[in-house]
Amino acid sequence: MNIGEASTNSGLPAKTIRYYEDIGLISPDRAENGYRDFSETHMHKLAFLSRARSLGFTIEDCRTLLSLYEDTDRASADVKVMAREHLDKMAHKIKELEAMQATLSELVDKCHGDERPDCPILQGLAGEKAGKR
Amino acid sequence: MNIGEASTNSGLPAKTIRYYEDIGLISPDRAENGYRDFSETHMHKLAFLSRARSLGFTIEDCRTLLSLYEDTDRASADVKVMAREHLDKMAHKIKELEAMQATLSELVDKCHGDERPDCPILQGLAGEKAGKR
DNA sequence: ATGTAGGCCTCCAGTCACTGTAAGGTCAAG
DNA sequence: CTTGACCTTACAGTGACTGGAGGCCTACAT
Repeated sequence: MNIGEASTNSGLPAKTIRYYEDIGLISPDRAENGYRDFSETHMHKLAFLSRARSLGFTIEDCRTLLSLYEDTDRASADVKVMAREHLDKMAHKIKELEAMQATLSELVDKCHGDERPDCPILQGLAGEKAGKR
Repeated sequence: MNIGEASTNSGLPAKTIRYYEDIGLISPDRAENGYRDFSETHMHKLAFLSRARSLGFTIEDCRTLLSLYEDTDRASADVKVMAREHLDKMAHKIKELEAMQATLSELVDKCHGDERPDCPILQGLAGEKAGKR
């Protein structure tokens, strides 16, 4: 299977698949004309990578997950630990975003948003009120 | 005021302040020895930038916000529009993260996490269940 | 006067995960 | 035989810094 079809099937851009090969995440065969040739196994890996990335795992996480995926003897506990750590990171990021959101909506609520020049949002950013860090 | 003090007062790393000068966000004076010299006005701008960045505005957003901040005639509506757009983006990102979180915790819950090798998390990533995209 | 410690300077490279672009080879159809 | 779609590599750019090298400048102790 050529890279175009592999791209369509996996949902990953061809560029991304080539990049994954560059960094050693996947090693497709080569046809005589030099084109990459993806087997079913490769397609499974691409699908795996696509899902793991869409869940926010980093490339290095994916490398580890792939090796765990291929090691049929590994303990499921190893995977669970990684997944939990990742969940913690996500929870943390969500909290951060929510805090930003809260601060900014407070400022937005205070702003009348009309033709007049005085603006509580800019005042807030300038430090007259609110503002973390 | 030298960059070290400016860094301490604004909470921004000196490297970051130099970077902001590089990209034209701020233009401190220079002392005779070549050192940057930050006035009160510059310090206000740095504080402004620090807060805007901590609320997740991009550098380009900050550039716009700063110019609005300096234009005492602008309508507050202009600022409010930007802020609202940014809030929308944040809300969107939070939703995305929550969706990832939900999918992954479902998988984590199913995983017994012991010495046995079969792992619902990896199975899920491989596509046997769940998985977006 | 000298040593040394720290702060400051510039410039270049690296981060992460791609994405865009250029310049060219290959293949199937008309 | 040419067109156009598809494939190849290699290099540069993204955002927002961050790290490091190599070299002045300043302050203070000896």
